[in-house]
Amino acid sequence: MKRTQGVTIKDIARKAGVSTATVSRVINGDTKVSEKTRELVDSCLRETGYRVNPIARSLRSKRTHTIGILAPEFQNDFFMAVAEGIEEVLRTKGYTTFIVNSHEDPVEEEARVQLLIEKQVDGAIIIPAAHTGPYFTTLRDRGIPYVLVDRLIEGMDEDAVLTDNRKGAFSAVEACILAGARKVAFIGGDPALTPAKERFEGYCEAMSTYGLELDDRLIHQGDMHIRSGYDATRAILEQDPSIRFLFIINLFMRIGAEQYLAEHPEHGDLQIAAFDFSPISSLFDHAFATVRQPLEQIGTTAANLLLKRIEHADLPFPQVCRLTGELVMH
Amino acid sequence: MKRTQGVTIKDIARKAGVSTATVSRVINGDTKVSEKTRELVDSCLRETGYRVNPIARSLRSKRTHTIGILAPEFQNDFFMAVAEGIEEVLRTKGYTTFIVNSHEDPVEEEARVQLLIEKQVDGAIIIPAAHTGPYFTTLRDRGIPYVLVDRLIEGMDEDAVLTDNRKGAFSAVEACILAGARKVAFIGGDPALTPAKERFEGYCEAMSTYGLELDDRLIHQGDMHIRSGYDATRAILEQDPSIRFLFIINLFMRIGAEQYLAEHPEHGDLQIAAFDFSPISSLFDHAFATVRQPLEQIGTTAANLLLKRIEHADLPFPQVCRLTGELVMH
DNA sequence: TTGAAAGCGCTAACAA
DNA sequence: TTGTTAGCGCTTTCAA
Repeated sequence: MKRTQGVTIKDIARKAGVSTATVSRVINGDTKVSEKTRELVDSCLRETGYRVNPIARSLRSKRTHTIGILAPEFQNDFFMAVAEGIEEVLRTKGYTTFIVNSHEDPVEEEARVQLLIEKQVDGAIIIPAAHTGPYFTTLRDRGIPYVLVDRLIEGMDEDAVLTDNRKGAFSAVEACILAGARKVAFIGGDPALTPAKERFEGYCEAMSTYGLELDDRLIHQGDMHIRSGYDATRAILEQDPSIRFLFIINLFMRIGAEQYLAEHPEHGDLQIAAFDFSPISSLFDHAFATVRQPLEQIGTTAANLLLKRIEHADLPFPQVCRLTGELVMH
Repeated sequence: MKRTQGVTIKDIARKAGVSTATVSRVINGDTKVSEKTRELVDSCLRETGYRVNPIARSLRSKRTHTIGILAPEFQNDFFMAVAEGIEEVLRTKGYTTFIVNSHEDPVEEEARVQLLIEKQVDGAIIIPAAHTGPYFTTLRDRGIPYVLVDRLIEGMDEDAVLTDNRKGAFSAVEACILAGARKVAFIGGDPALTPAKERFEGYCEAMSTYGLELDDRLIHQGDMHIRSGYDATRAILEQDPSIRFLFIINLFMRIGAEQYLAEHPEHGDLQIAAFDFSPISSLFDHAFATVRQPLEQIGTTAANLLLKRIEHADLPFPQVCRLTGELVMH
């Protein structure tokens, strides 16, 4: 079973009685072709069902019309929602996207960056696995533009698109306070990571704006996974069973919190505000408010920004776009 | 900012004082090279940090070492879990995977198949968007092997890997019966789609095995999405409020059911058995049992099967692998 | 064991 | 407006 290249521009050239250069021009919409020749070639193209060979084209032109998306995880609706937004924009602009997985691991991430370089992508959109990533600059060194999403890289000024985390956190915590909270416990994450850091800042800001004190015993740090949400919730409630409001910075830790609460019905009146809207948000027994990030919009914004970089549009550098999330009350 | 190809085999050849053919042989592990030459060339390769240009290689060799995954949706942990399994296997075998999205739409799916052909993938793994897909044969016509996942295509005998849906459904319904159910209501999907059809069969089989009658009024068909689970649950409970057990064939409809039940606390003792395990499965108020599909294993199995086809291993055709799920009790 | 040479299918100077 | 031509970087006969 061997792969056969179908019709080539050579075949078309012969059939139409023109040179391959002319065929190439027609295919690429070059204007310097007479109407007559264009029509002739076009009809041959159609008749034969010609399809360009992008590999040959890329070898010659040094452009692949391919964009790499580097994500830390596939089994994550949030990243995939961003990916869908990206893909939608790029596809309509004639680019193919191709998603690779860093498994939240900087070592793998570096290998994937190499892969993108090898595959000669025209650009990349990266959701960093960590707060550093010195190897990203190898992309720039090769002239491959890229845009960061969700997380910023320490000490590097890069194009980036992310949720306005401070504002989102502020509004969620504010909602708790307006609902009567005097104390709001907090479950956050590693402050080296942009979203965790900024959401904590938003929390602090809301508390201080309303004249409430921060209490270190009610501020816990998890690792964004389910188990740590469970553990932190227990720690908080054992510390102070009178807590009525809890702000959690992502969905997975919130699930952990709900698991703990399901086992401890004595905290039935605890209300949870959290980041990350999902179809199940309203089902949680303790759902109070949820910050819905504009994920698809983050994707489309990142894609459009990248396209501008690829086309060398005259934009100041770097561009950091913060998109506002929506607070959903339950 | 222009893309620069770094070191080429020409450079290496010059540096090592050999021909490009020899360099190519060394790179590709050809045995017909003297130990001495190999070492010489190898050291030049290392010193210069040479990297092959896969585009040039593909143009010549007609192989891309790229596998396409065609999925109906990105924001779906189940498909993505399969994709991770696939990717893991293929990566270690030196293949790059590239995922494209059909958006559950046969028209888009056909376009994506064309894309895979254009990209000259060496093979494809397809989660079909529907129960037909005449265009898949164009892959075979081109000599591109493929493996179906999750859904079979009507009237076509193809390599495929999927959960043993009948057995999974049987065990879930059986668990309900053993827990005392005399009636088990059913929420399924379009029987043209393999999983819906087979899960219904498993349901029927369990009922008849235990001498229970099927009651058409308790058998509803949804579209696999949340809303239809909500609607079907209401219909069933309005029909027969005494129902104590409900079997639902996927997670999303189950979420819909839970939403309905959250609004109708009078059905507090209803127990739900369902397909699709998730971290939130245990959180549902009505969780009774869940069938956990071996998703990663489906991915790895599909990838290995595909690799065998690519290497023209002598396998009977077609291969249909059914992997057994696990019943999780809550 | 090694090298010379011919392309893979396409694009892009440069000429005409 | 069109054609000629020279590759892109690599693999792979074929000969030596």
